Amino acid sequence: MTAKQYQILKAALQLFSEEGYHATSTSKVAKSAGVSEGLIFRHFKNKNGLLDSTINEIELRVNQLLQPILNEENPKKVIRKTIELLFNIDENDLKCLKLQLKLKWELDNHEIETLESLKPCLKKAFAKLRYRTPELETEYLIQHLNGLTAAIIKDSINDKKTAKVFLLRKYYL
Amino acid sequence: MTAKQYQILKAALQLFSEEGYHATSTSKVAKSAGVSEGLIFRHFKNKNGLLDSTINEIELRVNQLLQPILNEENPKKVIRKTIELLFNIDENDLKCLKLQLKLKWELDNHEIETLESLKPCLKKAFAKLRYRTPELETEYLIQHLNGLTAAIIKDSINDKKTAKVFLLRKYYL
DNA sequence: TATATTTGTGAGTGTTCACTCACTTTAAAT
DNA sequence: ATTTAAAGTGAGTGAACACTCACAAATATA
Repeated sequence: MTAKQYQILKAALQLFSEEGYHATSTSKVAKSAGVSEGLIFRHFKNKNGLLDSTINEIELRVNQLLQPILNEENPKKVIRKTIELLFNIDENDLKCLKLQLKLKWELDNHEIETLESLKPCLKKAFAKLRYRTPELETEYLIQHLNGLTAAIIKDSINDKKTAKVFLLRKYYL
Repeated sequence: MTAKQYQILKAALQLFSEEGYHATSTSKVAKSAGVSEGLIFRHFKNKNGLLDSTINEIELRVNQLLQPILNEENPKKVIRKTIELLFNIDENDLKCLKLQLKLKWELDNHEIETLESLKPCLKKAFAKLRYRTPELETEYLIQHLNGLTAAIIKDSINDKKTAKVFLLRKYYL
């Protein structure tokens, strides 16, 4: 990947996550990336190709974000790390989650499921902890975390520390 | 409101909730509503005016949906009705919730908060039931219901009955 | 160094967009 | 019945859109 190619991808990620896909024109992306508009089409074929590359990019980053949880064996720590992930997330990663959510709703792309890959891991953790229905418990937690993600993105949580402790207490952590 | 005005609003609601706001052109709305494109601008001034009217329309419908909960005095029934609402919702109302969610993310309109008006009601209910922190408990439940709403909209819940019972059990219902 | 390939440009292209306007039709008021 | 006003039409407008292409610059290969 050339430098300009990366600049385009970075600009697209930024603009798509701020304004949305359809509201972002290729000329805006080019201007923001400091390249000619034609270059976008040379490298990414068309606007949808740019979108695909952007989605791949954020998927990579989100997978990296989840890796420490997937590698965790201790079931309590799996749940703790999962919950704390969202409260400790940095600005750049949050931008990725925001873009995933925006695209999911703007494009009705329900394949994009940020926390989907955690499910087997959480199910195993709940099973180890002798929860009666690990499957349901996992779905329940993921549902909640999806709601929590939205709340964190729109910055509607007054006291994050208290919210985190409250949530951890629900799982005796 | 004339008949054609209502047709336009209905078509806009349908198309916006299917394709999103920016992906829906005014000519598409006109065609779908069976009117001339100019009529949209006579009645709603511009595309954004049509959007505003659409938002008002679904807000009205959603408020009607929540009314039975707001009128409920029994705290256990408040929580039960809140949870059951989402599982028993009909197709048209679900379309409204979907549009609210889509607009919230596509337009970064974080004022749109479907379940916001339930908060005082839920807080009172949790207080009556002697929950230690009714405020936090309310935020927690709303967060979860937001995640649940998304799951129901994208039809990702295999067994709704089981999911409902599971969720009700969390509140000893 | 000479040649071939890739990277990059910017002026264009046809199409679609939101929106206007002169006009006709319908309905209400006098 | 006549006037007035509102509802409705459809052709037209400039701007913005995604995308192309002939060409230039930079880089890799010989």
